[in-house]
Amino acid sequence: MEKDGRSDVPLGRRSPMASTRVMVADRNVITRVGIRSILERNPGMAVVAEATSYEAVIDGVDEHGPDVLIIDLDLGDDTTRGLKLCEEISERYPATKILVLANTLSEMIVVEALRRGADGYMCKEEVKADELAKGVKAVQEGETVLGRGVGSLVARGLGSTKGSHDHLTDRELDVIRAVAKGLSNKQIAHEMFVSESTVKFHLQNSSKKLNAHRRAEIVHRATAAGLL
Amino acid sequence: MEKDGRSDVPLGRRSPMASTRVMVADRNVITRVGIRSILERNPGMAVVAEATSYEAVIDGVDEHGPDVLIIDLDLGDDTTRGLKLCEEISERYPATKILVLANTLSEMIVVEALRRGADGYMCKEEVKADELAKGVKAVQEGETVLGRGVGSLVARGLGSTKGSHDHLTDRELDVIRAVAKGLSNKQIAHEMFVSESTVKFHLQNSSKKLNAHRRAEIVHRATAAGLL
DNA sequence: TATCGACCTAGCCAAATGGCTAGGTAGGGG
DNA sequence: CCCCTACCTAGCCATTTGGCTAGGTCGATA
Repeated sequence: MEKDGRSDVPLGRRSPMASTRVMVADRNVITRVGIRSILERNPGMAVVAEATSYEAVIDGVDEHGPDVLIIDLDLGDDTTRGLKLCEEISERYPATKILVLANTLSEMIVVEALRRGADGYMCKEEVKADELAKGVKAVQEGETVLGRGVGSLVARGLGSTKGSHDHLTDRELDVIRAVAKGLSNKQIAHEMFVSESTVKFHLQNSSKKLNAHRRAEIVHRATAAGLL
Repeated sequence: MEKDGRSDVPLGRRSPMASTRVMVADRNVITRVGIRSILERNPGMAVVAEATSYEAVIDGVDEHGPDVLIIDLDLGDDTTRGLKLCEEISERYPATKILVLANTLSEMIVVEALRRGADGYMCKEEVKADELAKGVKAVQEGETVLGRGVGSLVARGLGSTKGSHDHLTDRELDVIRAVAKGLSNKQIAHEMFVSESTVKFHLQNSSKKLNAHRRAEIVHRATAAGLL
């Protein structure tokens, strides 16, 4: 069951003439069922597809052409793929609006998602039942929806121009992960087959990108941003 | 709506003769609705109460006397309160079984919850729909249920006796939070009105309890354990 | 009363870190 | 071809840290 990442629940044509056809992408069953129940309290709104993996999202959108895709960017172990997915969907299927429904609120992720074609961003923890349905309808109608707390976050984010393009490179992430494990620069250098200087170099760059000044803060911010 | 932390959805006596009366405590609407939908696919199983705050859990259990309480320990900004709640419920209402449904998998939290009277522990991300219902039924019948991945975690945890009683004190958590913000010991000392020595003292203790050797690792582990 | 846990303080020293400047290579895109 | 990015390396120096030993108070609990 769910071996290919597609949902086992038979659906699709349950409400073929629904005015708002929604697809839900989230690897958490409870969340998927919850969203479905909440949305289907509204007449004319129906969940026509589900997905639990990055691959399945594309397939589902392609097959069902939903009006709105509700997606948790964290569908695997690499949030970056979720961002890329936003870009791809919004380009290839402009008719499908994207509403990101995240677990955590990270300024970086929010602005990145919005830049890459997301039409809305809400936080699971904060959203209330009616807000979710309203949000879906709003993005369908072309509005950009920012859930509770998200708006202020973006406002702060737009102030600092440099806060936006702080993409950590692969190498930097490697180093940060090692730091999180409690390794010293020397140990990291050994583990990565580079010199200690290089490790310090990557950390210095990471510091600037994350606007942190201590390795503990780097780890904290990277974690909060869902990069770890 | 929900201003006192109690759910706005009228329920309670909807299925008075249900053989499994469940209460759900989670501050996430989507999750609450999802659990309800999943469980109520099973005849004889009904969600008779919901709660979104620590206070409301006690009230709800007292008022409805559910057979099973499904609870996310993180109902506020202090997971420790969730643990205390487990203890209190299991002592004062032994007829109500407790099934913890956590977001994250932390060895420390799992063993603590189990020690304090929880009858089961599952992880939202991992659980499948049928497993949830089965788990509820199992704990109701007196079994101890450990969801996917949880079992192995506990097994590892039982090996190291010292790993169990590593409760971080309030002060230690304060210091760790400050460290996560990137402050130096000196700055933390100033902020907390204590000497730098004291800060180092708390960090040394935290290190031992979390089995970490670097402040970055302390932050990481504390975060992973949901203590931050 | 004795004992314990949480809290606070001091000092020592080797090691690690942060912040900097100043270089190098290889690959991709304009 | 040049420029830009990611990557790699070196050295310097003040500061911070990790790890230790050795004290102290206070309140709760046995």
